[in-house]
Amino acid sequence: MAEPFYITTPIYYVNDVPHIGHAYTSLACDAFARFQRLDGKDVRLLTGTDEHGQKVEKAAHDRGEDPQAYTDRVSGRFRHLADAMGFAHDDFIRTTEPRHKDAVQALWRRLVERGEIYLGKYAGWYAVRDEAFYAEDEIQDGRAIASGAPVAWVEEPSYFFRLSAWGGRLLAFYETNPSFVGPESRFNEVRRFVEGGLNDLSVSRTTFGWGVHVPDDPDHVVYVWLDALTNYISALGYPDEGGLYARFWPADVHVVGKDILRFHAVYWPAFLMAAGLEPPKRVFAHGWWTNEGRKISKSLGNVIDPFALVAEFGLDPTRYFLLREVPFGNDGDYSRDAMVRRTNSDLANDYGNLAQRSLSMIAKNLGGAVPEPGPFTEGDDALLARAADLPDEVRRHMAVQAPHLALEAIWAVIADANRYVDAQAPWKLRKTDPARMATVLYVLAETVRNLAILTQPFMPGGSAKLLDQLAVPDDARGFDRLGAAGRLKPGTPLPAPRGVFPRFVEAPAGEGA
RNA sequence: GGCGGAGUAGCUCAGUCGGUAGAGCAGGGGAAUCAUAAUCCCUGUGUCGGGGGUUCAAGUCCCUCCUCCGCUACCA
Repeated sequence: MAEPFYITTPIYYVNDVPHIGHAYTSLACDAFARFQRLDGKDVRLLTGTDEHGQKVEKAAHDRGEDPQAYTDRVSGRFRHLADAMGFAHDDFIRTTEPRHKDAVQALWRRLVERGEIYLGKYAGWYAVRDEAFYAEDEIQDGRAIASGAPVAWVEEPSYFFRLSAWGGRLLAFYETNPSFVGPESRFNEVRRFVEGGLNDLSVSRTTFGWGVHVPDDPDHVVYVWLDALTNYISALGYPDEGGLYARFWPADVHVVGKDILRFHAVYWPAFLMAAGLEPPKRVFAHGWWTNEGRKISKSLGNVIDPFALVAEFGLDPTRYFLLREVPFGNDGDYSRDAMVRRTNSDLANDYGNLAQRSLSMIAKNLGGAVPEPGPFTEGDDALLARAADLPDEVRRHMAVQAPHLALEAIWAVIADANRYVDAQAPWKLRKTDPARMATVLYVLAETVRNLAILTQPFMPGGSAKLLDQLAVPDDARGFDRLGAAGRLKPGTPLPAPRGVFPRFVEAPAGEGA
């Protein structure tokens, strides 16, 4: 049976309008998932929406809408994003679904049974607008310094999770799982945070009602993080610990934005260990995008709309750019220049043109069928060997969420292949040594086949078109067909080649704005 | 404030156990003409943030200063 691979995006807060950050997280997960699928794993990719909390309750109320009707409506925006970006998730969890609420309550009961949750009292300065408590030194003149939101002294009964008791065990867990958090620098921050000592965590609220009710105490609603994080196992059928849960838990990796790393790397493993469940294997935190060098903010009005990006540049270029331009884990800058450069230079010139020049020579000179190769020369073998060595290198990078390095490695072979074309000059061989020309073109077609199989997780559209043009059947596109196992059959008729990664040309300026 | 990270070619960055620096892109020159005017080759004398120190030798270790960034608990 295939090895399981479970990967998750965070669940997105349904009140948000989908932006580049959501698209980026999901896109990376989609690429990782596609990669593992092609590599023969039994993959499960989960995404979804977080639909509870005071803000949602208020937003619905302001619109005179029932909260459930409201979330039903707005959670659709995230499904549309998934469709537009071509995300191939296996499940979409919503925290308002019965299966999720059941799981949260089951987990809660288990934590209570184990003495990990107790009833106490939460008191502090609370800002309704921010849905947050503030410390004395964070407020001034009755307002939160950071946000300016008015605060009021609030005391409410609250259930607490004994997080303070888990510091030592978390550190021990980090110690024995040195790859638990990536990138490494983030792991250091997490360790430092835990070493500083942990307080018990308030895990219920009585100030609003839109959430999962605490079992046997319906005045309380389970606080956001205990609710939200549980999605990763509720989607696997928890509390049923057989079935999907048995197969896919613990998750291979939770991919998150850097802003929510702590919840995933500290609270979540603590919750799970406290419940006697296994923590995930790894959490990877990626960075944020800036726009033309400037921080993205709603007030600046410079948000990057993923739908618009795809509409203008196309899905493959958008995916390629986001995964290639910046080391995954770092912050990155989007610029139109860089986007056009990657589209034209990398995709159209290097990759697309390599395929096009190879395939069109086959079409024009060899009757549009896979050439019959003669004996391979050293140069032929060298290029084929480069392609054959690629999968392991790419695997190494993808295993640690480094798609930029994976792509860089692939492009190194693309560059080799272009050099090979120039060195062999098949257009000259056409007159001097047609048999040799056929061999060269065979080596090229075979190299493009390997490249196209490997680029499927990143650019599913163009890669599929390339494989179509090489007449590679749908069931022969997995990584098990890389290298010698899947060699093209000489004589196989090929469809007429067409460019798959077109250059981006700016629309002529002048009219309109 | 505390803790951590970073400051290397115009831009983005690599630089393992210390031996006077590299890649990609951009720029300049040339070749070729199969191809999406794409490709290939050649071309980088940079005070390696400033200062001091250790060493035969430091971008690479130590000290110090400057600048930038991240984390510093219950908003996704």
